[in-house]
Amino acid sequence: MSISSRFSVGIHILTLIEINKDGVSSSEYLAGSVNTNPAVIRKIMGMLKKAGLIKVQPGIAGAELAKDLSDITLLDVYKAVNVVKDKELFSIHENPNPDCTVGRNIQNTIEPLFFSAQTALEKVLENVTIEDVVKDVTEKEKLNVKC
Amino acid sequence: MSISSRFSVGIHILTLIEINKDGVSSSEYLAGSVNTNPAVIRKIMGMLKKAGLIKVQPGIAGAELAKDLSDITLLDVYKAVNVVKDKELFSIHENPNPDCTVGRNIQNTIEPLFFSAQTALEKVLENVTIEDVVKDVTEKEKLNVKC
DNA sequence: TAAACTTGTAATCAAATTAATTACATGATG
DNA sequence: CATCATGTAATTAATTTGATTACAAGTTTA
Repeated sequence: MSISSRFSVGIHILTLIEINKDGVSSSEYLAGSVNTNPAVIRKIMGMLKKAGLIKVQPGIAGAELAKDLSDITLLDVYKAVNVVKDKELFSIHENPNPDCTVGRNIQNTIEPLFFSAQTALEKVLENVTIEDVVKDVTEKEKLNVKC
Repeated sequence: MSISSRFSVGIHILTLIEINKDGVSSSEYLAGSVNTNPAVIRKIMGMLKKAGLIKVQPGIAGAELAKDLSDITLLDVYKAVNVVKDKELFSIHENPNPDCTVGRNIQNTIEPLFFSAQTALEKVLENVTIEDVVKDVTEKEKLNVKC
């Protein structure tokens, strides 16, 4: 299993909207960079819009960031694209046998453990912003040009 | 998406083997507590065995822990049951457009970020042992009995 | 030794999820 | 009105999961 690439595509979209801020970031344009179908991009754009991260309007070409670069964290994107339900990064087997000590209690024991692992992951995502990503991408770009 | 319940079932199995250490933990017995098919348990037992966490022998009923309770971490189980490939908790979209600044660099920018989030999660799992789980389960059991 | 029981493992199946694709309603604009 | 955009639904193939059945091979015991 793997967390859907909608997440990385979401990051890609926001990053490109910023880097292309003087141009028009239509779904077709973004799809060209991500290398996928424009409808896939529009679907994700809809999620980002719903989460208040971008501004898009039906009929009008192009998306813009709805917040400051440094106010959008990877956690915002992660939650926006809905790759993982709240508290459910890990799934726990259902209906363990209630007639067994372990079966009776295992879910309640495991749940908070899984939750704190999930939270640790989310904290890391919360500490990275799209601004960081944009900077790193442009940084790497400079290095590439030298080669 | 969600991380396979093989993980929580693996924890359940190890915990029950310990709590039932005076009895025989056959795949059928374990399956009865987890509430699933014995073949599912045997498959997971095979993974736990391969990872050196339990001892099982063909033809001989019952599994035993192969290490001390306090030497088995949840991370050991997590890796044993193979729910997530190394470095691949998050998937990154493939073949972004190399003719675009973002497309060219996004993968290399994102990968270490995802990796550190994944590592943070694993660190939490590494700090919890089966001993902790066993203690918590028995603790909760005592509380239940009072009701 | 034969019967009974176990683990190990492969094959099959339905259900769920993903990303890609097609299609089309609706909005905006020259 | 023609053109192009977004929004969204439906369909598809591929992948993964957990359940199930089946059976080979090892062990025990009557």
